[in-house]
Amino acid sequence: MKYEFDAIEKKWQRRWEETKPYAAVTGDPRPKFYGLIEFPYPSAAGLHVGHPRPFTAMDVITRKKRMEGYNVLFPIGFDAFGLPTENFAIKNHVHPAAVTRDNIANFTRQLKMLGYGFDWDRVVDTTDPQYYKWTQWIFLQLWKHGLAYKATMPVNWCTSCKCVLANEEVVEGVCERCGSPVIRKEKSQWMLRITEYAQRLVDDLDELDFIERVKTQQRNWIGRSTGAQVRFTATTGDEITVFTTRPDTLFGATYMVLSPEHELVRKWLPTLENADEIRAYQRAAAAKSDLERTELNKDKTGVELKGVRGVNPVTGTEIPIFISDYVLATYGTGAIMAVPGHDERDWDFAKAFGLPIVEVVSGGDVTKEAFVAKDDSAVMVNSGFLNGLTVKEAIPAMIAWLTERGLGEAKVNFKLRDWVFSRQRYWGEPIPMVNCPACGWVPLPETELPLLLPNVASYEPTDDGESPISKMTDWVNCACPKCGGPARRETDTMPQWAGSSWYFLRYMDPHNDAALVSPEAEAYWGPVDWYNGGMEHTTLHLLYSRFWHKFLYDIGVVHTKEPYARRTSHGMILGQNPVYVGNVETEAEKQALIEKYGNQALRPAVKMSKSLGNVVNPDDVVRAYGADTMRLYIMFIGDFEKTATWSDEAVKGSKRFLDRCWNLLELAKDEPGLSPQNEAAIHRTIKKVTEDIDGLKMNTAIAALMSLVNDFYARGCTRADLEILTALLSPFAPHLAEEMWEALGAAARSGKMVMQSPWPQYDEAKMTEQEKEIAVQINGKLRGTVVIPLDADQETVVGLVHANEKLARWFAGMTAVKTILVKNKLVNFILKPEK
RNA sequence: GCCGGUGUGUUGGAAUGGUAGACGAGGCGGACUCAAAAUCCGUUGCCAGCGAUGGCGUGUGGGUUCGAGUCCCACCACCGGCACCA
Repeated sequence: MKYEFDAIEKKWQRRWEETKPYAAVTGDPRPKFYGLIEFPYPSAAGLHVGHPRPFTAMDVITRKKRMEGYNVLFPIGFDAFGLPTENFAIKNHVHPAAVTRDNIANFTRQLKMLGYGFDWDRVVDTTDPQYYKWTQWIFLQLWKHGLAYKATMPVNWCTSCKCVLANEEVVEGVCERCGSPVIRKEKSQWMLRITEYAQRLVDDLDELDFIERVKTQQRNWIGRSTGAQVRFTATTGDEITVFTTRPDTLFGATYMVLSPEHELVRKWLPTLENADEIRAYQRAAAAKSDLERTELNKDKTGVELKGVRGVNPVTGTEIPIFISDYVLATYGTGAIMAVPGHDERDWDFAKAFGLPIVEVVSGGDVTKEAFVAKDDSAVMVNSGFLNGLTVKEAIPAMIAWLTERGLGEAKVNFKLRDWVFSRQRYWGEPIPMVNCPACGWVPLPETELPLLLPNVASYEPTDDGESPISKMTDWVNCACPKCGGPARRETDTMPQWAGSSWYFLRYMDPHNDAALVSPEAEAYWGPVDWYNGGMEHTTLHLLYSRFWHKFLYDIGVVHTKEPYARRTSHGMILGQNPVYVGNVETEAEKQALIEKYGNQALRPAVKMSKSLGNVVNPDDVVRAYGADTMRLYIMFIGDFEKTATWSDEAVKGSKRFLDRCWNLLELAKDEPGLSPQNEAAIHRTIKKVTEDIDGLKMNTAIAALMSLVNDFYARGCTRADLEILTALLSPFAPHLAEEMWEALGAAARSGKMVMQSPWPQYDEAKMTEQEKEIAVQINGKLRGTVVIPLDADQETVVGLVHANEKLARWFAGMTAVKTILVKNKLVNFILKPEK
């Protein structure tokens, strides 16, 4: 009987569709388990092989949990708003909603084809008005609590998407999505006060079971620094507040620098001697892209403000004030005190402009380079009342001194900035706000939600930076909800990250019309027990959704401070590199490849891309080998957390293994009970597979199953042996396992499918054979092995070693000065020549 | 520059301080076959040797230990994130 994967997979998928064994039951007395994967963006290209890795892993985990008696929630949905769909719609002259519908249908087909145990009755779609009604509702709550505001400020503007971007969406100066340059543009934008939550977003990480690199990356991004705010005065009488992490070095502050955009510069400008020069510098700085301002511009530039000076509050000395683009308008107060002796950037600037450099911390040579004390036990000099103190002592001493005199105070600053929340595009959630000439910004009443996206003739973004909806005058013009007068709707839409910031809550209660989630459902299912997703979302989706969740906690919608109890992450699947230099023989061919493709030619594996033609389509793999092989291979491919390279050859190994499992049906003996020769191996395998799935080590779990099958071939097996194997295999290859379970008669006997049956249990006492082969070392070097009875004592082991001819000869003319026995593992003899 | 990670056969990768290379892929040999595919059995780190066997082996150099891929110190290479954040 051949393993007909195609027929078997279709048969069980139909059966699951009919009987819905995956349904999650809210309020069920069993313990709950909520396993979550990042819902996909339904692109026109369909599922690529990157998706099945995290999806299959969580499917394996939740299938096992179900067999262990948990009430499992394993949902799926679609994060369907976004630019690619909109661009596709523009290009092909179809409505984005129609594009979305088709793409979701295709994704659904593919996900079902792979046999995932999703609860299909809980599907969410962020573009469904019944869904985005609640996204808009959350926005209104943020507004009510003062966490949403509209402000005009320099924002990141993608020149190709013609749209603003959040800081999180700018990667190395270019647009995260399309790679086009990002420039600064002054625009009025909706903002969310994520900075209000910065402290909690950092602190609460400590309690979470997130992989460490996620925590560090978020901490880095939020960028907390502790220091002081210090008020300097200007000769004009104005106050200049600066932030510093090194208040101890205040005596060494020999000049000040303001960012070119600083408001005091604007105020002073008319009175300054070199106003034209300053304006020119401001214009030049404004025109620079982020990339130019950082990467390409390490040389310090700036202009002194002639006609105004600052006063160092601790020395009383007048010091010059500069503007320079190395001081960022958006961090701290946009102004710094410069201590060239102990800050590299200030040192560079002081050198370039011939400014005095004063040493205030001893231990370096400030004439050669800035001395940035690495340990805080360095001693203060040239610093009045701080002289003789260590840096560690001087910091609080200076803060106390400043506080007493009202000149400053301790202050914590964050790199994190408020979240730019509007986008000048069509395919997103409308922001439910109305601008009234009389009342200002007025929120839409909750009863009018959802505010539907209007149908427009053209989705093209406009060059003037307005959303396509702005041309829909009969939608835009409306009555003010407050005074009834003529008003205009907000025409920008929300960013893609809006819908995904709370979707995991909607899964708990997806059809609720009255609330985004009922308190009962939320209390039962929250928080997510295990969330697996990509590292690329660490400072985007993962951070945003933690922020929204904390807000929902504050207003009593959810009962936990954090949305996710555990977070893991998978590595990317790379494709074989068709232009790798290792693929060709001659030096000339290698050179040609390097010339044509550059560094890319030096890597054996690269990101899959259409242009290289190395994209693997899951449809093709399933057609050729079946879904179970695809699932098994993607789990076996390597360490889950690391990148892995797809290999068409290696897939065959997984198929071969499933064939071998199937063929055991005919070889298994119809004898009752586990076979004695396999019992220990079976118990060991149960333990290994159980623990490895929990530890996300799917590759070694599968290796253990392969070993067991090899044992069955070598030593024979019974149908009872095979039932255990089938149960252990079922999370990985569910279709094949159901078919085997049925063929073994287990389904008829219990009236249950394997996925509804209990997970096999192991017995530690039955895990070892009565005999063990142990290593024998002489002076730490392996010289042979010897078979011993289980738990044999040293005397017995030594006896057996001496009885072994090959080993015994090492002892000739030697005395054992020491013998180390590691029970059931190894014995090591330390030998010395006899005297 | 800062933070995090990774270096193991031809190859993907395994190894609570205790027989390095499990389990796959590929290679080689054999059985079955008219033949091929599939399947099954055996073999496969490197060097020397007909062989038993011996020597060498986890990026480099030291150290701790009876024993180190694993722990400590100092390097090197690569990957990822952040980066003029005061």
